[in-house]
Amino acid sequence: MSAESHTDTWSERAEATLTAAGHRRGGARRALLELLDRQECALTAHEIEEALRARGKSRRVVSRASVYRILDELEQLRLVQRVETGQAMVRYERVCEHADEHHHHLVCDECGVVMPFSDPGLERAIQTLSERVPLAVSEHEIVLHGACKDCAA
Amino acid sequence: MSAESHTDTWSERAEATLTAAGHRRGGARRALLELLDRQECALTAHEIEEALRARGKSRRVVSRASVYRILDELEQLRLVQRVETGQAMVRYERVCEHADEHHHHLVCDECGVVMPFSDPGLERAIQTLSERVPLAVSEHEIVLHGACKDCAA
DNA sequence: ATTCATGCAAAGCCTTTGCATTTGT
DNA sequence: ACAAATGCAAAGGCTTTGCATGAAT
Repeated sequence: MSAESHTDTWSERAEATLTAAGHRRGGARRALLELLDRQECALTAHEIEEALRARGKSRRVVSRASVYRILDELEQLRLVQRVETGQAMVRYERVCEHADEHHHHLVCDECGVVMPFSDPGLERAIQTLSERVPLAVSEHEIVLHGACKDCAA
Repeated sequence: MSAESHTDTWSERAEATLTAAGHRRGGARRALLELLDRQECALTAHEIEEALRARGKSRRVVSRASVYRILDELEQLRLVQRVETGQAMVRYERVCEHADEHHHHLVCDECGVVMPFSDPGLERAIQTLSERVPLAVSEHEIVLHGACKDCAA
C-alpha cells in the first residue's frame, strides 16, 4: 500500500481541511461526509436526508438545516460542488482532487436519472478554450440532456 | 431581400409555432417575445419583469404569473431554454435555429455577470461525445465559472 | 359565444435563518 | 467554561396555481 496522499479518502481530506479551517468535529457532519464519500454522483439535499435517515436507524438522524449548513461549509472550502441539472433541486457532490476522477453529467429529461460521464477530449477542449475567454476560469460544468436508454425505448 | 425562412426573426418564428400549436395571441406574450428577441443572453424572470416594466411606461405591464406561464409554454415548444448559472434564479433565453448562433455561458462568481461565448471546437467535441454516451442527447449546456476582467483586477 | 390569455393574490416548495440546546476542545 | 455544531421551527424568496376577468377567434 502506498503512503501517497492521494490514497486518502475524500472524507479524510475533508476532515483535515475542516480542522485546518478551525472547525470542530460533529456527528452530523461526519455522517454527511461518510455518505458523500460513498457516492458516485451528485445528490439533492432531500436525497441526502433520506439516505442518512435510512442509515440512521440506530444512529442519529441529521436535520435538514444541518444538511444545508454543512453542504454550504463544504462548498466554500471547495470540498463539495453544486451541480445544476435543470431539475428544480440543486445537487451536490464531492470535489475530487485528481483530474481523472473529474466528471460531468447526463440527465434524462424523462425520468430524471442523473449519470456521470467523463471525456478527455472534452476536457482538453475546455482547457484550450479557457485561455481564450474573457474570464479567469476556475470551474466548468457540462450537462447533457436527453433520453436515457430505458426512456428512449 | 431573401424569402428564406431563416431571415425571419425568432419572435416571428415563435408566433408561428405558437399559432400552429393552437395558441391565441395575447398582449403579454407579444411583449415578452419582443423582449426576448432583443436579448443577446439569458435573463431571469425578475429581469424580464423589470425590462417589461421599463418599456411599459405607456404600454401594459406584464404580470409575474404571465411571465412564468409564457416562459413555460415557450420552453415546452423549444422556443426558449433555461440556463442555470448557479445563481439562485433560473435564466431564460431564446433558442436559436442555427448552429452558428448557438452559445454557452461565462459566469463571474464575484459580480454575477453572465456573458455568452461560443466555440466550434467545443461543439465538435460535444457532438462526437454525444454518440458515445448512454443517452439520446437532445441538448447540452456548458457553464464556465470564474472571475471576469473587472473582478480579477 | 366560446375558449384561451392574463392579472391578482394565495399557496407551494426548496432553502435559509434565529434561537435554544448539545457537543467538542 | 467557551465556542462551535446541531435541531427545531419559523421565515424567506422564487415559482406555481386558483379563480375571476378580459381578450381573441
